[in-house]
Amino acid sequence: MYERKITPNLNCGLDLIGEVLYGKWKIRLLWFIEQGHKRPSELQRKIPDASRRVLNIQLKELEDHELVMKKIYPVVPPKVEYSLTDFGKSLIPVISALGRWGDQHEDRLRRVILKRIPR
Amino acid sequence: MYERKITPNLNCGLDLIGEVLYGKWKIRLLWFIEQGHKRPSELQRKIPDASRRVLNIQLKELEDHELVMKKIYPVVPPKVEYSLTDFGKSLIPVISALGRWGDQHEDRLRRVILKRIPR
DNA sequence: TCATATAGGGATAAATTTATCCTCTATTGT
DNA sequence: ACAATAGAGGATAAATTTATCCCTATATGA
Repeated sequence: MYERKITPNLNCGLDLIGEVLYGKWKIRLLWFIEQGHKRPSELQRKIPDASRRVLNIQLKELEDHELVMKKIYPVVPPKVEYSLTDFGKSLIPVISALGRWGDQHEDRLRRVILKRIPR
Repeated sequence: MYERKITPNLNCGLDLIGEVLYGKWKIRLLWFIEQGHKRPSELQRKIPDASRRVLNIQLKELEDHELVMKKIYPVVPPKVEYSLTDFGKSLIPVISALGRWGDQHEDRLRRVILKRIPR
């Protein structure tokens, strides 16, 4: 695992939530788990642009941060299910607020974002 | 300026808001500008851990994304003031929600974050 | 016997973001 | 003449995050 060389700022609430939500796929993972997509293979199908490897890594971080729980069933082929902890559930309204703002301003956002990205 | 090689996902509202809020100091910049700290030197004093260079870059992105406006006064020494656009103002409640969740769970967040960071 | 499904993880490369260092402008005050 | 001030930005290094590639294990069904 990569080991930080620069210690993060943890001064205010914004710093703190940033630490646990940063990561390209984390918010989506929380979202889909909340929707009931529990197994790694399901999540991968929901987020096909991410490699399995990265999803595993980010799921592990979410688990370390106590936002999700991982249940391993001792069967073959292996079966694993993720679910939100109460802590993770408490974050859902915040994620909804983010998504709602994004949806409300979809057209404008798409325009200003693409403006900066040639082709 | 760095030019992306991988095109971003812009499928849903969460992708879209992620594009404009990602950036180590962006949320804080929006926050402090909303608080009335308009000039680059003020913002730098508020965020001493960031270099002036990076703040300029991130301010430019916020401007391109139409979240802030930049007013340049033609005086010497130069004077510049940033302010939120209406679009940027509409984002403030969302940022508040993020900060509030972070504040509410401050102790737990600090604990789980530090757990993963040796030293 | 061989492909498939499920989940995991090491090693390494590539992409992306931040940090550092240095220079430039033009006026005011000493 | 020179330092101080306020803002901008090029060049490059370092840090961090993602992506790729490859390999492990075991039962089931063709």
